[in-house]
Amino acid sequence: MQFTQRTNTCGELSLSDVGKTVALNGWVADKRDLGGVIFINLRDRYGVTQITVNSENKGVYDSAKSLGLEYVISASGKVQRRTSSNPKMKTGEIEVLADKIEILNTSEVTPFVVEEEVKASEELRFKYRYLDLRRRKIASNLEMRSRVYGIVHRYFERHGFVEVETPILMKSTPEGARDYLVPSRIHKGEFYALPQSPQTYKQILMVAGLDRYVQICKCFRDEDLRADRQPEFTQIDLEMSFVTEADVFRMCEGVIYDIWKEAKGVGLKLPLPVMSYDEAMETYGTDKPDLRIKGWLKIVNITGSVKGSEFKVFTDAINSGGIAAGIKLSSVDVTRKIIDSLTEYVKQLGFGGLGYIKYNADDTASSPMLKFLSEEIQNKIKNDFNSQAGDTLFILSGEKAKVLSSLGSLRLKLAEMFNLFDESKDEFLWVNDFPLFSYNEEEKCFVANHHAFTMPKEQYLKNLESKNKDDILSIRADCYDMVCNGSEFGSGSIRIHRPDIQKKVFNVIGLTDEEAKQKFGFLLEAFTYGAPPHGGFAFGFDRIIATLCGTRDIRETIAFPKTTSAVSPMDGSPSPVDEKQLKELGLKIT
RNA sequence: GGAGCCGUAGUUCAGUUUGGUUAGAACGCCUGACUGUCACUCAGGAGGUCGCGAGUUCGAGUCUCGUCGGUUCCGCCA
Repeated sequence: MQFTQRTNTCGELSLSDVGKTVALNGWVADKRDLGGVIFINLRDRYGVTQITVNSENKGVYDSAKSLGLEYVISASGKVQRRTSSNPKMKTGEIEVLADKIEILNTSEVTPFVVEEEVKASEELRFKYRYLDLRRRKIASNLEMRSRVYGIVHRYFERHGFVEVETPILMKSTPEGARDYLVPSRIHKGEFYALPQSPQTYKQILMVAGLDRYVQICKCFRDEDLRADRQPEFTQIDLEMSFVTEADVFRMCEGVIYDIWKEAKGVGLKLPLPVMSYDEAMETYGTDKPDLRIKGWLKIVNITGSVKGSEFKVFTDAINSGGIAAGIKLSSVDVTRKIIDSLTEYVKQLGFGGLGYIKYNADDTASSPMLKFLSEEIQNKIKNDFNSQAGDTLFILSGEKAKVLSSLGSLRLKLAEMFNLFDESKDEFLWVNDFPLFSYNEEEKCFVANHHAFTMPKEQYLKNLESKNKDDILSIRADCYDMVCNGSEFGSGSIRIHRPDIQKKVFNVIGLTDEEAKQKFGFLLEAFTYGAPPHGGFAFGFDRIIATLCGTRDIRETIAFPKTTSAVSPMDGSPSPVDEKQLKELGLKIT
């Protein structure tokens, strides 16, 4: 098809182009018909330029008149200075006076108007994603994503990494997340799984001596979704041989540094701070603390100070092995209404109520629980928090883990209520020394927290053989997360490369030799042929991009996202298949 | 699997509290007028399975139950 091809994009013409004859190709974003003159905003990926059509040119005028929104046109003419410029537009000082308009394609009336401040719901935007993507905002998210691919590739190439593609069709392992399964036609009744991560492959690449592996890869997990969780997502997956945790930290923060520097123009301070899991839990009530929150708002354990008080709620909790702890909110006038809503909130978390102490300007304190607390205890509490007039303490008591995590939630809630986030910068940190195991109360067994190949810290190796539950739970691992703004950016670990340790770990999680062999036999066998010490990491790529784009919703950074029920609104997957296809696969729907 | 919120014109919403005439608004769409707009303006018009299904009622967008979809959170996500 012949048409006048563009000489320029819709985002680049300026006063210096005045007088030139140009051609633009793009979509009709807006049309303002004033009778004798028609203004068209022509849009492409690069911007918007105003096309002006004068009634003196009858042919051009008539085609301009017939244009609808989202028609694809080619407009040619002379660039001229506008009589009144539009400071809101990058190209607002010029316009193209059209002497030719070719309609390259028409458009049906769109289900929603393509405009930057889009009004349509997410569902509709995802169904007609190709219209949504015409918006600069979403397109620039994809451009950001593309730019970061490049930064990542360049960084790891510079550091001698080998990018290896690992299989998408792999062996299903029942550990971890639920697998997406793919039936085998040739081997009826057998299935591949889509990778939850290339974990086993990258470890085997270390056995192979590849030494430094990286891959930007798709991963698949058949679990329930969230705003920051899609059934398929992208990781920056890496693994290194002959390394310690510190080596992995340096390599991983290096790529984050480059990304922030090149994509955002922000220089991060390295090395990133490191916080142990225990400190994170005890101070922030979460393993992914958001350090952007201004003010103190840290958790303080006051169990020691209130021990022996007459307040039954505290003593009951402490006597049954629990704790009392709280957080301090400063410089906020905490009203009755606020306390009521916070109380309602902690009740949803399973607490009977929320304790609070308000410190007044006249150096008195108000709280319904003061009458149960001696002056000495009151002073101790005040001291624990270093409380001043204007501060309010919120206190919970009960089982330790529950109190801490609930105070962690409360901390976020308060920060949100009172706008305490410092949005001016991103706050990174490493969280390390995670517990190797946790205890599954339902199944009455230990489970590996990260995965079964995570190396216990050296000083805990002897605990692996203990029969005591607390000894097992106390084991800390060379396992770490990178956290940014309260969101887990990625996680990794140093892996077990010695069969004797591996065997003990399998023992703890109740995996017999036989079962281990069946599930991970190929990996364990590989390890018998000289596995080097190795460790690695995997970044959640979508979350990195979301943070760079200033959103928490990773759907905004994915070209064709799925809904929370794992449906793709645009192509309508998943969908039924032909009986014939099922038959070939030897499958029957029940 | 559990809980909350939402579902009304092509779109975004109001109307649901307290059931009652012909279900409204804005944007978009169609027709017409208009030579400097950029949220153009002005005049006129079309457009509805109130998500779906039962039930209560003389009468349901409105109340009840169920169901489907979207979304947020918990569980889940080594």
